[in-house]
Amino acid sequence: MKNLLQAKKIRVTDFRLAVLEAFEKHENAISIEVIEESLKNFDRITLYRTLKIFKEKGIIHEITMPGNIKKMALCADECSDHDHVHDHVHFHCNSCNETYCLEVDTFPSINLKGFEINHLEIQASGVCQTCSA
Amino acid sequence: MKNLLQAKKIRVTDFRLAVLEAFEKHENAISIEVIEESLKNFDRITLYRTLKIFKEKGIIHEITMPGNIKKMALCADECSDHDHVHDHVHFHCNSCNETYCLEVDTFPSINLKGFEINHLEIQASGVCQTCSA
DNA sequence: CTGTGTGCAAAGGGTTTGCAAGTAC
DNA sequence: GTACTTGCAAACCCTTTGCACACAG
Repeated sequence: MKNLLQAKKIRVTDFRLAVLEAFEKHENAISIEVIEESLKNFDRITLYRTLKIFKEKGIIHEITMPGNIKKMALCADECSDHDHVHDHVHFHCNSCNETYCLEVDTFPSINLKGFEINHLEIQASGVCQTCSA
Repeated sequence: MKNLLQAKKIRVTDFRLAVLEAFEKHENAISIEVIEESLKNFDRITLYRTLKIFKEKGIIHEITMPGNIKKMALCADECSDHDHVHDHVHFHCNSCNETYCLEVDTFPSINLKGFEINHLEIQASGVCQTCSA
């Protein structure tokens, strides 16, 4: 985890390590509330600032699902500053409220005549693997 | 416009007609600020309530693009209460900040093993037809 | 006339800003 | 030592709620 911060050229602090730990503890995307639960004696303002920096540095990415549901997840390695690359689908389960980042073999391509697509994001919702089993 | 409100079984008022007019004046999705500009002597609270009702009645739908950009657009005819059907792509132009609702001939389908997809939303961003010309 | 919509005031919640003290490097 | 980070307080903005009056049907 230290390496990740150093690679992104930001200082290594206890607080940042704790936030990173929260992300690595969970396999799926998590909400701010979940992060807060895993921190003890945290300061909410510092948390906001930390998350902002993480987003800017390409450490995490934010997912906004319909209904104003906000989650965050660790970026894949390819993400660099302000250049998030996500060839995956965001899936929100309406039953357990988990949000998954799913890798897709064949990422669908869309052709919009005259429109130059730089970024494509797919958000799906329904019932997840675990809940439908 | 009156018909639309009557069809959705909500009362016809000057305020609601004025809000509807704002939507019909613009071809693309619009933000709250744009609606406010087209209203004179408006009350922001009433506007929020009106938009909330419009959303619930399937008159408009809200689009949240990455970066917390919120826009709204008129629904297609198929939309009914709480059952929005949108076989279109939302495209945000980073140059002019317009958000388009684009109909697509072949809406891509995704198969996520074990995941039951009820709702699919595609958000693209880049440079629009007008700006790239 | 009855129930719904409107406008004002106030409250609520999440997020950002300013600044002094603390800490990484 | 210097520049960045943290923590606290306060401010800020968007949005919601409560209530009295106005209005559509």
